Amino acid sequence: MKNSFIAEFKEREYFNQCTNSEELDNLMNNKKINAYIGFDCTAQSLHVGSLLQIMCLRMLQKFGHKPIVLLGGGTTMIGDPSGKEETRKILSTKEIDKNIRNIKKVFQIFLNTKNTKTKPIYVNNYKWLGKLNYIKFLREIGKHFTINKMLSFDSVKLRLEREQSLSYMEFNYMILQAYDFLELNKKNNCIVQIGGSDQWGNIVNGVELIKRSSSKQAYGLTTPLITLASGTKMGKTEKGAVWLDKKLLSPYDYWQFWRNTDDRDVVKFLKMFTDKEISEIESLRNRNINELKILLANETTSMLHGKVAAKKAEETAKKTFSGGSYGDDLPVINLKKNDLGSGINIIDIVIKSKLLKSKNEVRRAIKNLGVKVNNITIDEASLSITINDFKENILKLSHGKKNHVLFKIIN
RNA sequence: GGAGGGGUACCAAAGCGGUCAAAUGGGGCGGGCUGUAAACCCGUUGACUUCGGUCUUCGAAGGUUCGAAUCCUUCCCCCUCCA
Repeated sequence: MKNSFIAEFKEREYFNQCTNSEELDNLMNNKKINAYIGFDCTAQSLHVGSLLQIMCLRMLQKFGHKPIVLLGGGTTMIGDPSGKEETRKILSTKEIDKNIRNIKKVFQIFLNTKNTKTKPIYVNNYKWLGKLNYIKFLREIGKHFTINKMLSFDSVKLRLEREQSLSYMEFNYMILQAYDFLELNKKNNCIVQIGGSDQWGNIVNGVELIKRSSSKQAYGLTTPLITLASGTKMGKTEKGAVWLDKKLLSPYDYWQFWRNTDDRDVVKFLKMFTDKEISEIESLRNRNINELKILLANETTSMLHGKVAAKKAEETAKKTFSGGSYGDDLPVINLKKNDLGSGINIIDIVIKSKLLKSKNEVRRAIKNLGVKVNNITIDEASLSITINDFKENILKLSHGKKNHVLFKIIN
């Protein structure tokens, strides 16, 4: 049985709201369409918070539709007030351009570029937003928006209710996003905009603008905000964002992120973030939960960093967690034999490893039996590390069960 | 513009002249149990230290005092009520 896009969208728990789900479903079953998702370019790369949207783009391709990736070079200069408590800092054009170049790489990994029919189109809305004529814009676009309605949108309403300031600049964001949709509708025949649930208002505005100004039907589709079983937001860990960029987060750490998924979220994540068919996932459901987590980690890591990297991460994890040894995917710090001298204090070497930030933290960690050298717990802060502690020029230093660094002697 | 209330560590919140590096809760980190999960239990949570102490921190700047998060002055910011 051949599934429909919308059906699978729902099955994989991507679905939150749609302006007209049945009509869109029919439409997408009968012809191939173009759909877009806009991405903010405030940060130097994307993190797992955007992964669900990326998966949506992949699914479009899977069903033969064409994804349009909108990189918000123009809108990033304004800042979306949706879900934000305060005005964001304004980035320079130069920073934004740099971010865009880096973010684009993420899509080049995740999206299929070989099939010409579904090959993604990249657009930067600065191209049209940057040269808008104010008077013309107000007359042609502004007339379709009433302040009454704009004030009723959550992004605006919440700010006003809390008496937090909302600048005129940010207030205009929703109009610009609506205009983006109109522009893409005209130039690229784009009829669907997908986004996170917080984008609903912005998306609906676009659909309405298209209807009013060109009497055409367009659709909006949103994905839910992913909440974890633990109640926290997806992708936020204490160590920082889970980046989709190996320069910002190593493949091993990315693998670990997925490996450490809460039991209750595993099946959901398999559906959301892997290419495994739903039926297959259902049949795996009762398998050992840790096997499923490894599967999840392997699938997600392969998708981003490649099969080899995923395999390596798995091997490293296996060795470090059950083998009592180490894998070569752990972070390595090179040491010259001379640096070691007659020995380095354990505290200093932990600081060097960056596992902990201050000497007091190290002392405490040692007191709490949280520091290990070559898997042996250290209970004495005055300990000195010498060349004899290195086995085949390698020393494994650990803080807790999950944080390991290798020191390597080089000449 | 008038009248009050408040700004304390990552967050929330106590303290209101010395015993305060600052109660308590949450979060974080570590340990235990386990499965690299959850729940639970324990420890820890400013920096440096020769472990005796030393230094920096309670919105900002000054002042009073032997001694200030605590009292005074000025300034900045937030909240509530009235106009």
